[in-house]
Amino acid sequence: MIINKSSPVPQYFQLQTWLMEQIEQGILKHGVQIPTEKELGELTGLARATIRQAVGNLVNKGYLIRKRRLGTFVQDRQNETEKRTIIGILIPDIRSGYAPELARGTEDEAAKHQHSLILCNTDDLYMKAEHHADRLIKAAVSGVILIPTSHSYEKNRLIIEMFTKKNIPVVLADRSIPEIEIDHVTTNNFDGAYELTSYLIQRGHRKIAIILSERISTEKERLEGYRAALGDHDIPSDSSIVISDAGPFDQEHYQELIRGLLGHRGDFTAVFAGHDRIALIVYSIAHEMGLTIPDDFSLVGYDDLPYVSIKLTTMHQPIYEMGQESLKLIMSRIQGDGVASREIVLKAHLVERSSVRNNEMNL
Amino acid sequence: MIINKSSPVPQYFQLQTWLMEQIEQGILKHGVQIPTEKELGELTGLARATIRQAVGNLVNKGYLIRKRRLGTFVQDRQNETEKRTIIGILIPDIRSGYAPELARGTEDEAAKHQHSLILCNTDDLYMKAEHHADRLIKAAVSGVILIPTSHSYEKNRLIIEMFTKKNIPVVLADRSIPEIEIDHVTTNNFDGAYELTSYLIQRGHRKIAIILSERISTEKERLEGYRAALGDHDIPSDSSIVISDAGPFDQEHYQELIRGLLGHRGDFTAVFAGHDRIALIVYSIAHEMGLTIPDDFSLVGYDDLPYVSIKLTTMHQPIYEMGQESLKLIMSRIQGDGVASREIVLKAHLVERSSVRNNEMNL
DNA sequence: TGAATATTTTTGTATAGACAAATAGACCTT
DNA sequence: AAGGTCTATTTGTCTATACAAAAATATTCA
Repeated sequence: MIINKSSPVPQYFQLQTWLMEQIEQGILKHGVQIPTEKELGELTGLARATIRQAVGNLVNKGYLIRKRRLGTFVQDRQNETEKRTIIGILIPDIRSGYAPELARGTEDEAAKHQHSLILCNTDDLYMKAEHHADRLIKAAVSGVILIPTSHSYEKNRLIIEMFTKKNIPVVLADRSIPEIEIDHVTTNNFDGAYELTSYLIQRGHRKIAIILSERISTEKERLEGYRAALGDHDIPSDSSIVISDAGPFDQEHYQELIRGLLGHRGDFTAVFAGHDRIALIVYSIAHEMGLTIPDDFSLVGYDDLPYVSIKLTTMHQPIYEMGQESLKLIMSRIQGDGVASREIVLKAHLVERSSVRNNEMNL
Repeated sequence: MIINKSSPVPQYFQLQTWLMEQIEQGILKHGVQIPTEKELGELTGLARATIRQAVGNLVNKGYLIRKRRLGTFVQDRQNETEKRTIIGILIPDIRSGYAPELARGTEDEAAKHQHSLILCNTDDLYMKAEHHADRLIKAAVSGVILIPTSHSYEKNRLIIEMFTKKNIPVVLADRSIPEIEIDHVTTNNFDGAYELTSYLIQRGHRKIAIILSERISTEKERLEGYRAALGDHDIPSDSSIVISDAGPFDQEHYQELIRGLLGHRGDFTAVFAGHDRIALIVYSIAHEMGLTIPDDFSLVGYDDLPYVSIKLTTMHQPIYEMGQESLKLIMSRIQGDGVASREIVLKAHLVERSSVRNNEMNL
């Protein structure tokens, strides 16, 4: 018998549960008519009102549909197909650096999975990131790609926690955060900077200035790669030509730093710009000062941004692929992948153009 | 009396409607206890089961909450705050031209209104636009900003109809579509091109080449502005230096066209590039051919893209504001603004840099 | 044959009555 | 003062019954 009259659980609820199980186990399939109220009465020994209560609840929940005179039928559970298909991306500024390329890679991959992408600009500010996170949670996103803000590791953790508390998976793209278990896509910044620095050394440069921000994890790794390459070639590091900015990218501040650096031109023969946007500033200030590249000094960048119109030798970063891979990680988490956190390291490669002069004869 | 026994509308439904009206009109406020089932029975003359049916439905809908022994209370309606707060933007490619700036302006304004922005790249393809539109509709966006694809007016109309059929408001940004009643934000392309061409004429240029795509409404208007300026200064139009491309922007195709143009350098002293990206290609091919700007010929662009690193004289378009205004229009439509379709025309202004040579002495 | 009509089944609406369970508040005990 | 017990009230669960409304099906009639 289905109904236990002596159970403390209400009889209508017993019937309701029984019907629901039949549906969810696929015994009663979509479109199939369930027994009529009269039949259920004979089957369970319950009064019709009780049966109506049980069936009525399931109708309310969308499991059943009643048709007058025809009977009651199992409804297609459309809640399952109505699941959320939105991913959020938190990026400092869609206008700057590699952000458009990353967004495009992410969106293309999302579209392949029938997902949409919500774009959020954080300006590297915790407050904005927090507001966006709030809205993304309200919009019931099923995953988030985060380019951490450059300000503080602790605040980035708070943002991540906002999502993980709600079981929304998060993937870090490009920049990393120390001591945290989280999926992460990046490029081999250390190796890339090592290769780029070695390239300069092979072309006879021994006094290589570098300018970047140590506050950003990727640039910090590049600085370490640069130092390792110098060390392996027995070139002493000269801290007077290592310009490390403390904050996030600020055009005017870098202009100042670079003017300072270019004032002491005897100290270096090449400049390693932490990324292409810095390289562009170096280029334009050099131009202002009447200097030509690579005749007066050599210049390399990092990123290979598509809109850079000068012939800059730089490391090409697979940013589009980074967006794709980030989204793939999110999708695998959404599909319930419970493995430990993963790190995907993409490879940058050197793009040789004409901003580096061969200084070998000068040795 | 509340209940009309002879009405064909069920009595439980009459009671349910009456209670709901009391709540929605604010007569029964949040937290207030409604009469007990017994009291409602005395009030209406209905049986308790009937009253339970009415109240039960409202409990299911979230209007009321029952507390055993305490009574039934009016519930805070939180469905109202749960409404959708997502806007979609359909843009050819987030990586190219002014797209990042436009997206940023839109997103900032959306954030002010507590809305999120879903980014969709169409690549100027109808198929992609259609798929994105499908997904945006499924995601229940409350409005859409569309940068029409350059291919066909008819297909753009189909996309717009997909949204309007579902009562989702659409705003066109930048590019327009003829013969359609729709909100639209653009800049004064005709006047801007007229001003820019006049600027060149005032500096002694009479042979002014122009290169752009007539398939895109904005560039078509610029071509008309260019022709009007020439006409008003009694300069005959020379069709051999009017290069009009047929398709959407394609880097390699433009390189070809520009190589062709620069091969006949006697025919012009200045080049009007339809937008900055074309100007960049002109610049780089001139550089390749050993030509300097503005010494060998003058060059102007249109857009004032932020990442252009050459000193290009160009028309600055208020793209960020265009994004903001587009979103404001959408918001006013969402809030039920039923006025006729509106057009907002923002003003571009000339930014004088050093890519134009003063040729007055040559006259 | 085809349209109008009647029948039958099933859900929809409604009543009357009963006991159960929870719990605020009064009352009682230690 | 703290904790336990009792009581009244309100919603929760359940039965039994009745007629209404819709609609598929069978029947009747022109």
